Amino acid sequence: MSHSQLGESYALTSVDVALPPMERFEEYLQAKGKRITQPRRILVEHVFSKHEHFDADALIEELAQRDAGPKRVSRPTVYRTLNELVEAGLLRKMDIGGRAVYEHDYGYPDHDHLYCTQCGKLSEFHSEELIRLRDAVGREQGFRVTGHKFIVNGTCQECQRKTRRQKRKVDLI
Amino acid sequence: MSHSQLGESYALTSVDVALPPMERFEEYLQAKGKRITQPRRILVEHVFSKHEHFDADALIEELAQRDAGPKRVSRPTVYRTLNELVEAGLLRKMDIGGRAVYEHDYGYPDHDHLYCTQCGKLSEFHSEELIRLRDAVGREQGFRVTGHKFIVNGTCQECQRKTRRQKRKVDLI
DNA sequence: GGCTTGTTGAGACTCTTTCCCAACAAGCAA
DNA sequence: TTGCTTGTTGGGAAAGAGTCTCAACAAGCC
Repeated sequence: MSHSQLGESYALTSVDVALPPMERFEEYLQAKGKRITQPRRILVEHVFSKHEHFDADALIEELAQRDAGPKRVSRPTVYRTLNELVEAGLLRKMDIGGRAVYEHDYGYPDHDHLYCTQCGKLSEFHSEELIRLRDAVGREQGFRVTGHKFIVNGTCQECQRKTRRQKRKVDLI
Repeated sequence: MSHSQLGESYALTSVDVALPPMERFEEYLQAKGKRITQPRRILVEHVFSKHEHFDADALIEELAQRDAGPKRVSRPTVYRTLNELVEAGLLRKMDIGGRAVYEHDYGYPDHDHLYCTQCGKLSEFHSEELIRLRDAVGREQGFRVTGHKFIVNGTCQECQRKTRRQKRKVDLI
């Protein structure tokens, strides 16, 4: 397996990390007395070869397409491995409209999301102020904060333009 | 049906609203050309008789217990009506760990949640600053904000105490 | 190379939510 | 009030996401 390939493509958008994802995962598996198997390798390599958000179903589909023959990974294994990757801190899981969506966590800067309710696109932003606010609220309420989920709903720029165009057409009638 | 009874119990924790929930819902139904039926009345009355968070299953259960005979409401109707109540702006729906949870929206002040990952308890807080921050982020990104979901995860005070007790016991061994 | 034991994959299963459709009941009109 | 039209209900089946079971398999150790 080529670590360097994975490492390099990953480095494009990553903050500094000591190890490429697969090696990081191997550490985790070793620490837990779990085995480094072929399916786990295939899945991690695939997941970290690109940066989009994805869900389990899409992943199952893609793995089926890409490696139709011997390298396919079964559905239970996809779900199992995704959970392990979340446990290991390599992926982050969130649910958007009752559906589980995953994204890179390891080596990727902390951020929150803007969710366009029209086209479903997720975009990202980061705010230190939000973290400060969150921790302040926790302190006030005697709550030990370990994390948060913040999703801003609305309409993205592109969909706003579309809607305006639509509206203009209607106005002409 | 007694509006005043519903209205009074509701007023205890509400901000000012023009109408009790059932009347507000009737307006919505009328506007949509929908009918004011017995099941819808029973459900709304039950849901707005208390202020806790709840899920569809608990509601089905409670309605079955409370009105075993003719006044029970079927499962499909519970789901259908919950969706209508969300549409009408009377309830807010959120998913916590992939599970749909509902809470009062109409006449209830805006707030966000602290979620204890140990006992599952939800508590509430409000922050104007968060709203400002949210809108500022939206403006920056050319995103038209319509709402948000903010859940702070962690451990509530009670569970922190429990964990400490547990820990002390272990230390004694 | 052999052996132990964690892992995989097929398929069944669970859980939540929705769909289908025949029986029913709002609400309007006469 | 009665009758009629049409939206609504409830039972059961079905869909969709995710998990469980278990026999066959393959890491990793000796």
